[in-house]
Amino acid sequence: MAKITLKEIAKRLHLSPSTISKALNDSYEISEETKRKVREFAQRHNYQPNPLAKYLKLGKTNNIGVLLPNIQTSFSAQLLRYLHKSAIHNSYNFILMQSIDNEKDEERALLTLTNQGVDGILIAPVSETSNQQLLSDIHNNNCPVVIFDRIHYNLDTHKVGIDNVRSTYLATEELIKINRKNIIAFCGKNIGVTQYRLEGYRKALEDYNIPIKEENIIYIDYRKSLTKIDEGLKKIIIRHMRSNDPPNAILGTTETLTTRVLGVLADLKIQVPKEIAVIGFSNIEFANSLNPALSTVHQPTEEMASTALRLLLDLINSKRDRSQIDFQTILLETSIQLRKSTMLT
Amino acid sequence: MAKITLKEIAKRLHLSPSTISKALNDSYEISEETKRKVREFAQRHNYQPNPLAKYLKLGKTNNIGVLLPNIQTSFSAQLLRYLHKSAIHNSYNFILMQSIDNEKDEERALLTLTNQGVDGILIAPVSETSNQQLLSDIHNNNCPVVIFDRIHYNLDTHKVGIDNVRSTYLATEELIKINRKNIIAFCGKNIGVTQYRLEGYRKALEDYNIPIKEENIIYIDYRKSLTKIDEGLKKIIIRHMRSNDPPNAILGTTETLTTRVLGVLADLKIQVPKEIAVIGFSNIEFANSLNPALSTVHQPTEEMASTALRLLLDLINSKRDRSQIDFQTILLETSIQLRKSTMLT
DNA sequence: TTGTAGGCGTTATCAT
DNA sequence: ATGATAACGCCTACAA
Repeated sequence: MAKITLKEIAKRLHLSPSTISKALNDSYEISEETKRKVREFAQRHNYQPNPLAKYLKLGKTNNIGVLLPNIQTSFSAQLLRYLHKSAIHNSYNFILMQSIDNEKDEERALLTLTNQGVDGILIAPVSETSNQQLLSDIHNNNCPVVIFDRIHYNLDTHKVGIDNVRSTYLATEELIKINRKNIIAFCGKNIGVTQYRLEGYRKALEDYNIPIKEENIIYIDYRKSLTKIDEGLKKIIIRHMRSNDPPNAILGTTETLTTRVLGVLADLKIQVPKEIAVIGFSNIEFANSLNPALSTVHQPTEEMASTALRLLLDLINSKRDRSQIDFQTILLETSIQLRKSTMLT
Repeated sequence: MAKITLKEIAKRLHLSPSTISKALNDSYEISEETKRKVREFAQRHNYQPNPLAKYLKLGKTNNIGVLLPNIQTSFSAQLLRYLHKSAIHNSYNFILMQSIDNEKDEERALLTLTNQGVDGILIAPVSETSNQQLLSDIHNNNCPVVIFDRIHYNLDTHKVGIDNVRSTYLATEELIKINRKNIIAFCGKNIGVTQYRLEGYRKALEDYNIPIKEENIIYIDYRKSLTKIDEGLKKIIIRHMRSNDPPNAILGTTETLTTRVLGVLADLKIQVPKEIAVIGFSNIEFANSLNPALSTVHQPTEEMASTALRLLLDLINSKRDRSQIDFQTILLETSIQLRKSTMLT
């Protein structure tokens, strides 16, 4: 806070800067007497070391960069919260960036981060191939990168996420168990994980000998305008409900789609779960407030955050040649939380 | 990214560091020829100036600190999103901190931020009196502070928020209009804005000559454990419904309370709005997915973010003595969005 | 047009 | 136990 510097203290105390530095850093070389005096003076004058100078000297910033596509979901908010908690706990700060699901913004954010000086980067990439060269350059130079959430990405480093195939497999299975076999799958467009989540859906249907209707797999690109998503969903649902083989269940592969679809169904007065059962990815805390209480695939955000951060700090503090490290991909377990939207009683 | 420094370039090009520096900063002193050569070399080697060194020299970091009590609500997420957008747009990065509605964490966060070197701080304080001395010290030294959202705080600086009294007045009025006059008000505990929001509630009742029942004003402290909030709400609602003058409406003065209460009502099979109408603060994007579609008091997050940031940057870049500035408190308009939860057809 | 020197606030190394 | 010096990487008078 205060403007006083180490040098200034030295002058006022008739000591040298190095003595002050050592005293404040509790060096064994300095007498208790002097330490006391220095500390007392520093405190009284509210001395705060200049972090830039310190980090310049030390060659690190104690900042890590966190780059998320979008912070508008409960999933992201939780991730952020726990990342923050872990970071602080390890005496790191984080600089938050958003790519808004957009390669150009992602690139800009990455440049800003490196430019700004971060000791490492945690990223959920926009797509499977976005900014590959850049990210690889960054990673292979000074600044280790750990990938989380959207782990299907071609970079040789630690990755922390969930088993997307298995998660949707289990969710789909829940629908099949209640005999809802005509299932619409709503997917985000071009998100790295989409294909894998769909794979689980397909596999489950196959395993239960249910024919896959390609027209039941629907991509919705809501990244640009969240406002139009409701209209889009509405049109599609109406069309399907009017077909001669109307669906009786919906699987949402992203939180946004899963939660939004409920509003559209309510608006269309389509009864859930009576006419259509709904299950999908969502970490929303108040699933019970939804119409109706929503069955969800829930991701372990706290574990994901702490694991990703731990791996990143390992890389930052590791002296070893980056190519010597065998990188791991950690898949955390999701949990299925059944609520009214899939309960037929 | 790359490890190359200005000095290194100088050596390799057989020029002096200052020449390189000037060339890269497009100084008029340097010949075009040299500039071209230097730029080309720098680009090829992916030269990035060390931000710490630069900022040490320049005396600023280009970082601003953002301190929020909690990022788990739509309101905060939106605020964050727009703050980020504005910050980036002004070539500032932001370092995010959370106080988790807790004075101790707030203090720690503030110390970290100043310690880390930020050019200014944007804060929504934990309470009306939390960390007053510290914040005032920070503000009066190098690091200007702007307060937003929770603007009822004793610090002489710019503040940006909403008119809390008026907002709840209008919301309460909506309930009165549909003849729901026995209104429970759910309030967060010790949040700076609570009293003002309650004031609007009280005023509206008075203006319509409705007696105020003190037992209808209920404080819920959910800051420590969000998990128990549902149980808490449940008990209270049951008790009130069983009284001899059961309420017929609920006003939520925080987003969390407003959204959570719907789940509890659904669980208790209390019909909304038939038995109880609900309105309250919430910036949730998918209000239509709630049970039922929720009438909300909506805050202009984008405007709040951009205004607060603008004022902060003004302070950062202002050369004037801090005491010369006449600080403003800006109150933005909220909007009431009526949906099913208050519609009696 | 280019180069030299000093300094930003620290810390580390090496004297004294 | 304390101090002098150099260095981190960059910028900027000022000198050449």
